[in-house]
Amino acid sequence: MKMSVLFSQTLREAPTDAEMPSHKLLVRAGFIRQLAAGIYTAMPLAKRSLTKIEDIMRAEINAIGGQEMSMPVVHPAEVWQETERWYQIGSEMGRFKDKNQRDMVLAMTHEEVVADLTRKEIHSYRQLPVLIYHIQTKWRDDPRPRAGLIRVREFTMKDSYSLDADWEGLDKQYRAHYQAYFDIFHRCGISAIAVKSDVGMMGGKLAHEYMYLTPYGEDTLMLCDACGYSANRQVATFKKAALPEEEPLPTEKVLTPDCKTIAELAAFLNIPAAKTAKAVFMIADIPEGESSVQKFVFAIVRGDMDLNETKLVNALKASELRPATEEEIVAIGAVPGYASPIGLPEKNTYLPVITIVDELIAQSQNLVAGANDAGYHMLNTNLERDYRADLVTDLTSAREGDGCPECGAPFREVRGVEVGNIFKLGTRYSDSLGCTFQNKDGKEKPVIMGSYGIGSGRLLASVAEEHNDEYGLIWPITVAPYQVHLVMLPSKKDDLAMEAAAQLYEDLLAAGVEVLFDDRDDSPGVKFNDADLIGMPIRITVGARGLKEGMVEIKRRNEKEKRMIPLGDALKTVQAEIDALFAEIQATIVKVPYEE
RNA sequence: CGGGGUGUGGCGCAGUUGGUAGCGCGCUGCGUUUGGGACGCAGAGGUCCGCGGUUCGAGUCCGCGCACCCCGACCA
Repeated sequence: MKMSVLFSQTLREAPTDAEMPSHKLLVRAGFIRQLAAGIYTAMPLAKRSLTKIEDIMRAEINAIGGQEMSMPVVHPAEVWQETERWYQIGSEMGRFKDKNQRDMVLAMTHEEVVADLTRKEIHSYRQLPVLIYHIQTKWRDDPRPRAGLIRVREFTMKDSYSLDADWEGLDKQYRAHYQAYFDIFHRCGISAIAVKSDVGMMGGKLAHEYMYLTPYGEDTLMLCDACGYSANRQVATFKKAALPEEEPLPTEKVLTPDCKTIAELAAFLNIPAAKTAKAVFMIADIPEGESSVQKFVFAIVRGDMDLNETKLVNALKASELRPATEEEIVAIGAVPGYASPIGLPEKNTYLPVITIVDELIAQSQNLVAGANDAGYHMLNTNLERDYRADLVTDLTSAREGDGCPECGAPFREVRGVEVGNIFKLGTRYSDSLGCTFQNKDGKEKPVIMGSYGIGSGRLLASVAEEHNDEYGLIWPITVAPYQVHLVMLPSKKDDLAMEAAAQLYEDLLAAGVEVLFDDRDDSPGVKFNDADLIGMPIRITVGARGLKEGMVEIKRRNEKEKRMIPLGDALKTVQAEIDALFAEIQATIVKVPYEE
């Protein structure tokens, strides 16, 4: 490609609304342009990289038996109603009506379509196992798109779906993806770690997320350096330090003016925050069939702990969860700032109340809790004796330094970007859409499903995030839009540089090398800066100065050293460099032990 | 959905007490340059986010919207 005709322009300055390095550089280098919040155009350079990333994904999924297909972006609402996700998912789902007023859905993912196909196509165990996949547009109307291509509303995803006759089959396909995903990330030039994750809106039994570690990531991960345990904070469990057991003491109501927070309360009473019980009030929508009921949730955690809303949602099986307002707290008969389940009216006219208590509270005695009386707290409260819980479970968030659930060593907290995920769906979708097959004994059995996704744009942004410096992007050879940036330095005196460069360009193309040829009539500074910004892995410079000696310059983007080589050797030197760069990537592809 | 911020030429920005819009980069033409964002001359390009209001007069003041960004909630 000649730069004189490339549909793209570099910018000296990044737009102010870009913050992450990858976002700024992809915009400055002319890879992406924004159309609206979370909606981007991939310009020709980005498109070439995306195609390479997608080809890598194709190769790896084909290698584990995947069959590529293409499923629609627009779905009738019916299939989403059958799985009830039509009701469970809120504003994030794109819905519209067609001209006949039929409800339609913009695909957020394709489990419904796969399940619909499965129930129509799969009848016998002889047709299983199957692995199908496609690379397709998704729409998720994220409440908060941000960070360039990292978190967008419209995106392209490689999603594969495994169909199996039994759980062993699912496990096999799941493990195949587990390794294939590492191979994909490594081939793209980034490392990622797999962590246990929440199943979220996908449902199912077990899930891993692949995290590219960067401080700009928006997920928080808990890692154990001692035993290798790793999990998203949303689901990370940990060893909770129980306080020494005490004999229950009688409750006592005490005056605690201006103690609306745990910190104020602990300071006023001169006790550690761990000796208090913190009540958090939420309003939950809990689906029941095609409708849902709202409940007022009293969540109780120890004063020194943080409520983990993902754990709470999962414990409640809620579709929506939001903080209760002060008015709502008053409406159920509680006193904001001094509320607790103790002394709460049996009945209220607002909403049914559900009390859910962290397991550590059940092991703690004589905690200070609100008295449901403005300005008063209750000393020595004890679960069971003083109030009852509808549910006792793990409700708190792990933090840096908390004990690993496997070995007790302290957690390290890191940030990451989720670049892929794999789910053991089981029969979540088969059951609701009726995907069954006949086994050898002629018995009807549900198809066992798995689903596996990687966003290609997010992966591109992560590669850009990993590989850049103060001058611009530094693409790994495997995803670079072009392998070589051929810089021609023009001269007014003669056309020698242009002629030599044009000939080399033709020779490189003929040899199958991917070349971006800067044939523009610009000054060297402009050209070198653009080359650094766009970031092709190999740069060749053809200028009058070197040509006098019959030489051209070759330089790797990720190294400082430049080499002068004879013009006649340029082609084979470039080919050797390309091979070396591929070999470097190849060396990073390693077997990763499976950890459940 | 809460909190904060920003909307002026393609990009980055300035615009005073309210007086009819400028700068740098980029773009076009001509000329001089050519190994790390060169220089001269001449140009093009703006419904100042939108609507309403105050005023003789609004980029500027007031009101209501909209868009985008950041933090949180949420989410892949």
